[in-house]
Amino acid sequence: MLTNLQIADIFEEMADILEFQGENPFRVRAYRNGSRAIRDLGESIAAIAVSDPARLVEFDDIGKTIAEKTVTLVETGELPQLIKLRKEVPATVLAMMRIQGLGPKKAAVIFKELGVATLEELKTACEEGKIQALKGFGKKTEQMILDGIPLAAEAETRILWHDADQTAQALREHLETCPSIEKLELAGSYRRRKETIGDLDVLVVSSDVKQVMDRLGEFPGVATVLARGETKMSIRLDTKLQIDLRVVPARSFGAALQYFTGSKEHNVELRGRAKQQGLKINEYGVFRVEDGEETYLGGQTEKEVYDLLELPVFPPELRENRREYEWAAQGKLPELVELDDIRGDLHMHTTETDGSATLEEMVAAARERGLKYIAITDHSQRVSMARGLDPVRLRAQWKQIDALRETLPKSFTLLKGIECDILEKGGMDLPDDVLAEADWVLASIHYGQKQSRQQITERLLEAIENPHVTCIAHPTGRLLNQRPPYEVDLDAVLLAAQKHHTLLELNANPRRLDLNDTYCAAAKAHGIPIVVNTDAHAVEHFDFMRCGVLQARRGGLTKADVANTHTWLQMKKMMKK
DNA sequence: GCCGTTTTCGGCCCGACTGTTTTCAGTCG
Repeated sequence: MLTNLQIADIFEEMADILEFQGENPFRVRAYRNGSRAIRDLGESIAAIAVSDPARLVEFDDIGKTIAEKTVTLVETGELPQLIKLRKEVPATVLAMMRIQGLGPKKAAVIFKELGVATLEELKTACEEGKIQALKGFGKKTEQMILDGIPLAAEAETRILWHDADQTAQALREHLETCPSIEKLELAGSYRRRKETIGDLDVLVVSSDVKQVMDRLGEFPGVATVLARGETKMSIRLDTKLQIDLRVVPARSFGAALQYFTGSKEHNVELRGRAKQQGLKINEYGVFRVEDGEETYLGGQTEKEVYDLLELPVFPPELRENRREYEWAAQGKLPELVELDDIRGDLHMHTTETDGSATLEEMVAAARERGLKYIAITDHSQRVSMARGLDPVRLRAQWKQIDALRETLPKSFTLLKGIECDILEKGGMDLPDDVLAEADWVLASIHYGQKQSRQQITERLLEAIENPHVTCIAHPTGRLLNQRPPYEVDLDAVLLAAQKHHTLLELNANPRRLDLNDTYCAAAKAHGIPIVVNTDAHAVEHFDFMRCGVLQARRGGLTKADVANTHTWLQMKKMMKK
């Protein structure tokens, strides 16, 4: 069965090829929108295509054509039209469009006029001066292409939000020394707290544009200045991260902040609504349009912009044009969970396995950070590389915990836990009688991640049904930029977790953030509480909680939806008996 | 290709910057 991701990628590829071929841009966009709708769906589109294909067109951005193609894809595993398109435009040609400044039109000219079909051939063509000879091209374009090839050749890796955050903080401090800056804000996917970031968008109100741009040019690690105009400047850092600066008038700051925070899809929807009301929104403000005359209505703050559209100020994390407009219309915009709401952390390691801090150090660090309860969850024996615990060592650790508990105030709860592996052949890595003694049992898959969808799903279902397993840790196993999620029937996992009152983890490690935002939303829809855990292997890792909470917010989770915002006593009532 | 309290046809967000141009197309966000 094809996953949503696989199907979404196929429609994305269709869009890429059609765009390259100069198709109607709205048709291209329709494919992209359809792809996105499928990618963001919290349930299996393939399953729907099999059981109830008529339901497909009920989803936004999926019409008759994409629904039919989805059914064909699920039934036959292929799409005749795509096979034909792939012959016309090989994937290596599409790779050329990853070069900054080279879009479908120019790429098509290069392919048609010179027969250049790979990045390697493109490099040669540039070096031989063949590109600048093409009509509409010149010396500078050729150089830009040549410069852009190495970056495009790298597999597309976006920077982790957590890493971008370091740069963002440094950039803010660097620019804030500029005396002419009155306001400064970081927008874009960084502000929306996406798990990975393509570039940083900086927005500034300043009386001296030149001073701000000069200052940006002095930011440590600047590799190249990509563009510099009257109000806009782009640079690229040695780390490959691109930074876009916009300088706007004060009365436009809110409009610009709204505009550059995006997402693009959220803004397209907003602009469409404005238009229906005879308004126009751009980065300079909200305007009334009458007889070709534009009157400025507002835009100093984001609130002014949304107020004029009679919409709430959406938290940036929700601005993805998923459900937020629908929620706003119903007056049911969720009050998103906040870092301060978190009371406990139920996934962490010590020096007993692969952690770098002792039990005592972890407890002290947790208390310093104001946590009210934690569970020590070292690895089980199967994880030999981390010196996982067998029953004897585990019980010895629990004895230590008993002793340590004597020294702790009543207001702090130290729980006996374990991160128990789900074995390759199925079943848990520790016997039931051992698990029964624990306060908290995480079950997780570390081995056999390449097994079939059916095998992995069965392993997870068995763990969920196990009466001693309280929570499934990092449920999809992905590592951002490194390893895709394992093949798993998440619909089945959600249904089983709902039925057996097994909780699901949102692992806050910035490389994991697993569950992702859409699955968090799906879990919420099933009434399954999410536990946000840091999986700390060192005391500093407790700070990952912030990343986990931001991801939970993107999933639309409220305080009530996150289990470890409750007291440990309250939480126990959410767990299986 | 998708969609509908203007519409089942005719729209589909909007502007900055660059390079190659003699007035604008392409690209990007």
